[in-house]
Amino acid sequence: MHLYLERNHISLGIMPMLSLKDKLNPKQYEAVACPPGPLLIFAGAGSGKTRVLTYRIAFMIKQLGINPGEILAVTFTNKAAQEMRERLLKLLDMEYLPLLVLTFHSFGARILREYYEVISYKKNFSIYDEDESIGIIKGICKDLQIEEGGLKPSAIKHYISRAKDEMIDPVEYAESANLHRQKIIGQIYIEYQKRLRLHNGFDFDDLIYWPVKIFDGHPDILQFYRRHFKHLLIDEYQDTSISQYQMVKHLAGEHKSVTVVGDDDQSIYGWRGADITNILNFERDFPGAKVVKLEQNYRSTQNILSAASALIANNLGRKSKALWTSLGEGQRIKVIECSDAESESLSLVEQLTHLRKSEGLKYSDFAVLYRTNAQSRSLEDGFRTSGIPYIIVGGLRFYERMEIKDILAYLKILVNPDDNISTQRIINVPRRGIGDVSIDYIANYSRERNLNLLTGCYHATEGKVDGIPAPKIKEFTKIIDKLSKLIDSGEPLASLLAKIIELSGYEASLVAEATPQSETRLDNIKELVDGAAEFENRTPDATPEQFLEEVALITDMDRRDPNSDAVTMMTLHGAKGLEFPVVFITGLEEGLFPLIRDGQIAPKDLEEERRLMYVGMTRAQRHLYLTHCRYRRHFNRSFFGKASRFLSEIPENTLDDAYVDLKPISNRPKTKLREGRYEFEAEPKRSFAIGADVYHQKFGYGVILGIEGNGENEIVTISFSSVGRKKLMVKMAGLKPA
DNA sequence: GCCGATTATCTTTTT
DNA sequence: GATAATCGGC
Ligand SMILES: Nc1ncnc2c1ncn2[C@@H]1O[C@H](COP(=O)(O)OP(=O)(O)OP(=O)(O)O)[C@@H](O)[C@H]1O
Repeated sequence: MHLYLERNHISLGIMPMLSLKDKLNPKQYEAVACPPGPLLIFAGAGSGKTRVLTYRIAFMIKQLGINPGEILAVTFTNKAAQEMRERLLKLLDMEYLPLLVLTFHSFGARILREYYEVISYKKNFSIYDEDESIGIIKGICKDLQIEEGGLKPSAIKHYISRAKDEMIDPVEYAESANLHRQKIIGQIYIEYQKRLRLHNGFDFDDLIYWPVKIFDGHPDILQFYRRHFKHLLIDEYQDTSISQYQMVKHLAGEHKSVTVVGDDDQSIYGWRGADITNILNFERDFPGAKVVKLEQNYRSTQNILSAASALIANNLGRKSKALWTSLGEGQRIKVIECSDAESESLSLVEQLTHLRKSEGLKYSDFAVLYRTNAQSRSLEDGFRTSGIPYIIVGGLRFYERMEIKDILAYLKILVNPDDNISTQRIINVPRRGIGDVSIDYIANYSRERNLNLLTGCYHATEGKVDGIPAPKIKEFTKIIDKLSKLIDSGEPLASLLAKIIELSGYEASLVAEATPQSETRLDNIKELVDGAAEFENRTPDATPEQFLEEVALITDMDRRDPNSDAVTMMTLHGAKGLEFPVVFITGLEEGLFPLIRDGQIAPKDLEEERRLMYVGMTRAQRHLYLTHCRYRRHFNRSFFGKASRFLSEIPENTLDDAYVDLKPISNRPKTKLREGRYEFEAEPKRSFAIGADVYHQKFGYGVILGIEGNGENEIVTISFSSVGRKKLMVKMAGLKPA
C-alpha cells in the first residue's frame, strides 16, 4: 500500500507524502489512505475527524485519481460545507472543484429540482420554513374544525416532522394511530401533505423524505445517482436521522465507498429526529467496515479535556473513548458566580479584557456560548456598553425577518403561482384595503373551483367573486402583472427585487412610516437587493428559483465574517464543530442548563443536555470559563438559584478555586426617567468610558467596568490586574488614562 | 369590513 | 420583549 502511494507521489509529483504524513498522525493517516470502502471514523472531540474527512477527499482526488465529480461530501450546515470546500481548494491548490459538498437538505433539494415530476410536483416549487409550515397547520385546524385537544400547531408540526424523519407517510401514520391525539395528528398530517402539494411546496423534512421515496420507487433514478456518486463522505454522522440514513444506504448501493465520521458523545439533535443508532450500528449496516478510532486531541489542554471527559462519563450506555493531548496541563477552568445576568455580562467583559491583554488575543479568539437565544440579550448588553465588538450568530435569521419574507413572497408567487401561502402573505401588504374577510371570500371561491389563490384574485377583478370590490384587488393584480412581465423578459434578479420593492408600494409605505423600525426595515430590504446582486455575481446564470432555494436553506452562521475581529456569541448548538482559544459557557443554572421544563426532565433528555455541555467545553482550546447567576429573570417572573449539576460533575482538580464563588457585584441602580410614553436611560457626562484602561497610583493598571453617580459623586468600578475589583470615587482616586 | 392600537401570551436547541 | 388574538373607532 505504502509503496504504491510513494510511487504515485513521485510520478505525479503532487501532494507529497511527506506533507501528508506531516499533517496527520499514523491513525489519521491510516483513515485517510485506506482504500475506498465502508469506513467509520469514530472518535472524541478535537481528534481531527473533520480534518481526516477533508484530507481523505483530497487523497482520493490526488492520489487515487478519482474524478471529483464522483464524490459527494455531506456536512451538517451550509457553513461547514463552504469551509470544507475552501480547505479542499487550498489543499489541492485548485481554483475550481467540480465536487459536491453540501447538506442533506441541499442535496435533497437538488434531487427534487430534477425529479419533481415523478412525485407529481411541478417545476419551481417553493420551500417552506418552519413558520410557514406551522401557518399551514393553523389553517388546517381552522378549516377542518379540528379540536386540537390542547395541541399547539407547533407541537403538531413537531410530530409530523418526526414522522417524516422516520419515513412514515400520512396514511400509514393515521392507520397506526392508537391514541386519540395521534389520530388527530394523523388527520392533520394527511391534509397538510395534501396542501403542500396543492401549493407546490415542500417543507424542510420533505427535502429528505421525498428523495428517499423517489429512490424507493424508481430504481432507474437511484441507479443514476449511484453511478454518479461513487464515493460518499459524511461528517457528524451521529446526528443523522432515519430518513438521512436511508438516503445514505440507497446511495451506497453496491460500491459501498462510504466514509462516515462522528462521535456519539456529541449527538445533540435527538429532539430533531437524529438517531444515534445510525453511528452505533454502522459496522452491522456495512459489513466489512473498517473502523478507525482517533485518540489524540489536538485542540484542548489537559485540564479542559479531563473536565469534559469526567462530565460525559456521567452518561450511561455510551461507547467510552480514550482521549489524550500533548498540549500540557494548561489553565484551570474558572467558575464564576454572578448575582444576575447583568453582572454575568460584566464579568465576561472583565475576564475578556484582561485575558486579551495578557495573552495578546484577538476579540475573535473568544466565544460566548449559551443554551437559549434569549440569553443573548442580556449578555450583549455589557459588550455593547463596553464597546467590545461582538457578533451574534443564529437567533433570528436575516431571511426570516418580516420585511425580507414579504419581499421574497412576491418573488415566490412570480416563480410559483400556486404558492397560496405567499399570495396570502402579501395580498394586503402593504395595506391596500383587502382584509381577512375578503381574503377568505377569495380563498373559498378559489378552493371550490380548484384554482390557486392568485388566479382567484384575477377572477375577483372581473367581479366574479361575491362581496369583493374589483378596484381594490385590481390594484394588487396590476402589480403582479407588471412584475410578471419583468421576470418573463429576464430581468436580472437584483433589479427585479428592486422593482418589487418599488412597485408593490412597500418602500413608499416604509418611508411614510418614518419610525426607527421602518428605517432599519428599509436598510434590510436594501441589503436584500445587495445580497441578490452578490448572488448573481457568484452564480452568473442563476435563476430566481435557485436564489430562493439558497435563501431557504442558508443558516445565519454564515454571517460570521472571518475578517472582522469580533467576539462570537451563539448557542451551544451553533458551536458544534468550531473551536476557540477562549470559551465562556454561560447560564449554568439548574433549569436553564440543563434546560428543564415543567420541573421534570427525562433521563435521555438530561443526557443530551450533558452531551451539549460536553460539546461546549470541548470547543475551548486554552481557557474555559463557566458562569452562573444567583438570580435570573426568565420571562415574566421565575428565577433560578441553584448552580447547574454539570458544575458538580467537573472534578475539583481541574477547577481554579480562586474563582469559585466569586463575590457578586451589586446591582447598578438604574436611573430611569419617564417622559411621556417613552423611557429614557439617563446618560450623564462621564470622565471615563466603560472599558477604558486606567492607571491608579496604588493599584496599577485596570479597566473600567461600571460607572455610577454623577459629577462629584461619580463612582467607578475598576478591575485591576493586581488587586481585582475596586470601587473608587473618581474625585479622590486620581485616575489617569493608561 | 378595515385598520390601528391595545392587551394577552409565551418563549429550547435548527436544517 | 416580540408576536398573535381582541377591541373599538372609522
Ligand atoms: N495531525 C494533526 N496535527 C495538528 N493539528 C491537528 C491534527 N489533527 C487535527 N488537528 C487540529 O485539531 C483541531 C480539531 O480538528 P477537527 O475539527 O478536525 O476535529 P474533530 O474531531 O472534527 O472535532 P469535533 O468533533 O470536536 O468537532 C483542528 O484545529 C485541527 O486543525
